[in-house]
Amino acid sequence: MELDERKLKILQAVVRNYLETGEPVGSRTISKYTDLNLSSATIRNEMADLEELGYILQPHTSAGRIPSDKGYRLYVDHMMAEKEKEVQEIKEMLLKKEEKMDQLLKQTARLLANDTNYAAMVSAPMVRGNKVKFVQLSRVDETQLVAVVVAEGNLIRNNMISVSRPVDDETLLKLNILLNTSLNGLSLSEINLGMIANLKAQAGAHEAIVSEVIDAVAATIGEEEDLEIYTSGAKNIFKYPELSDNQKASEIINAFEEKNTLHSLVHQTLTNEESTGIQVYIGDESPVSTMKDCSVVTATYDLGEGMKGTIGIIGPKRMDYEKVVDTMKSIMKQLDQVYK
Amino acid sequence: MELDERKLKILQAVVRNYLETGEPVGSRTISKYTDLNLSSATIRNEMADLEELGYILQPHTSAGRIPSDKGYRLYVDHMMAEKEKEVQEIKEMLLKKEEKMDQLLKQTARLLANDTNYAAMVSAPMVRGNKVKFVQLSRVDETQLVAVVVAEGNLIRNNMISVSRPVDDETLLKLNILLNTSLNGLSLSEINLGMIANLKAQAGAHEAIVSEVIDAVAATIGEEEDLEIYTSGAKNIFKYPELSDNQKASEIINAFEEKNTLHSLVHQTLTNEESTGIQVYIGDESPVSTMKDCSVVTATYDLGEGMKGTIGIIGPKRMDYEKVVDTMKSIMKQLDQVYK
DNA sequence: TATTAGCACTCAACTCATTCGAGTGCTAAT
DNA sequence: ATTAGCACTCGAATGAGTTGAGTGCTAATA
Repeated sequence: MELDERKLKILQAVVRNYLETGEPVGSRTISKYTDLNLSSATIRNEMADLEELGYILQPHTSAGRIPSDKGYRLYVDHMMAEKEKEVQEIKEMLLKKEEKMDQLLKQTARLLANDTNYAAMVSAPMVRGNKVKFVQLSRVDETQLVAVVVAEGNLIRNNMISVSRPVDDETLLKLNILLNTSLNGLSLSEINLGMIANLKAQAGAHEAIVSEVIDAVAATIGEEEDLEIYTSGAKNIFKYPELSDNQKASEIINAFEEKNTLHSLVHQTLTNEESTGIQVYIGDESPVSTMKDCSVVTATYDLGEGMKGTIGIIGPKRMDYEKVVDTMKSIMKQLDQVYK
Repeated sequence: MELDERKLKILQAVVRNYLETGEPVGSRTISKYTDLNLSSATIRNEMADLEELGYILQPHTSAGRIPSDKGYRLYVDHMMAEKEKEVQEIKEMLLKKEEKMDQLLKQTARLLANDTNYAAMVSAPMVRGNKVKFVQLSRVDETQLVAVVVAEGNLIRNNMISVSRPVDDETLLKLNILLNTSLNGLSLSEINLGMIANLKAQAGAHEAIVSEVIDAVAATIGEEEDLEIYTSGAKNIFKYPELSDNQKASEIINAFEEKNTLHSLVHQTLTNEESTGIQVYIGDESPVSTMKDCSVVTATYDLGEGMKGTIGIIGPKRMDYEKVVDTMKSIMKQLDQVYK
């Protein structure tokens, strides 16, 4: 048995209807809802087939049908109409270019959540591959230095360095020159242990203090990315009864608060990137088990200069996929342009 | 009618019992629970009095009694036993002094939440009154400068400054000297508009570029504190049925995600500080209406050098106040010592 | 042969009455 | 002043009955 045109239409109707109402949908409804002009009986026969094929299922014997994960998948892959939708507010919002990156991302998350009525997340861009533009070491007082590193994309990192013995002006100057000439133009990931050893050698091993400082600078530069993630609209999950029983809500909320789960999502998305850049995980397909009752839509944005990040929407399986994908596309377009 | 010794004991028993079970507590229970050796009938009479006095109330005619806000208040103020409790893990945790402040605070929040089974928040310390130790302006490339400001407590702020025309070395040097001599030792809040105007005058008004740079530095220094708040254990509210219906849970979760509400809490706490430093808000007493069905316990920690922050616990009214206050005291002690 | 009308059947959800029991207030006895 | 005892209240749990949306199957129809 194969999926003919009519079965597809019926499946589509089931999905659409279920997305709207959240209730299992019966044969009579479909019979009226579609333009097929078939009686409910015929629809029933077709639906029995669709169930056998695994595209829809019955929550209990005398209920209507709801789409299975497989059914959603088919819908998402082949049956979503392309809609041109205005997301005016987003443009207005993003185009006024919040000066602070974190503000911008937070704002973006809030926007995504408000616009879709699902929970949203936005990861800060990862800067792997970013190149060092500027390094400076300055003395704050007798025993403390501050190291400032500026990378492409105007990413600034700094660190206080405590030294056991004061560093004199001349040494400081030498160090600055050394650091700048050696590190400039290198990407953060290129600065590895060998590099550091090399630097130390150049600085002269007899100066223990220099070694100490270089270690600190290396730590500053190589500092483990802690991948900030901004979330918004967690409360939206309460709008969908199928997610808001205590057990499930608790899990999802927790995932949103302790961000680890979301980290996996981000990594998954970044490594997994497809042509369109938008990925849809339905139920069990999701890379994180906490989300097995949800659908997750993620996408990658690209600020240029190797700075890539992820935005995502988490909602019920009966998510309005078209709207979400639309919104995400629109936001990505805006984000991509922010720093052009 | 006054509260005699016996009424107090009964009230205490009601509160204790309700804290444990979350169920309205009846006269018979009390009669057995306490060492008063009174029959349930007597207890009933006393409870009727207590109800009239407003310390307890009945959810419905034939149910037991639960403490009113007023009852909780009396309990918290006068009847909590001082317990010496070990919070060993906390010591171990905090004493190993996470190098990064934000890691430490996040960890603290997580600890509070885990230890108490309520939702926890920790605000980053506010630095009002903190003094500038060091200011430096460096050139990154032709059109971009980076301003670095270090304040007491080794709080570092920095900002990129784009200039329309390149700044030459000499000007940069002059600016650095000017900035350091004028700003050093001032508290961040002392650097106001007048101060800035003064600086500009000294820099010489004919140099438009200088003015531009000073504005940017001022912005860096005076940068609006955005008061980072770390939260943990939001999921814990699902453990208490009286908070986990959709409506309430949604509100609380939202307050935890969009941090504004918590900001009010922090400000309230910092201005309102009492002798003990620990404040308990029960139900409607809470400064934020979102928390009207909860109890909120807050406290102030002090890292010295004018750096103060807030920790807080949000849970149901039937919160184990003794444990919470204990835990908070312990954590505060640890926090206070971290930077001594 | 594909479609449909019709019918018996299923089952969650709702209603309604009943029971149960924890709790109360009151009164009379101690 | 305390208590035993009793009638009373009322939410919660139970269970029977009803409803209605939905199904599968079969026989009639186009």
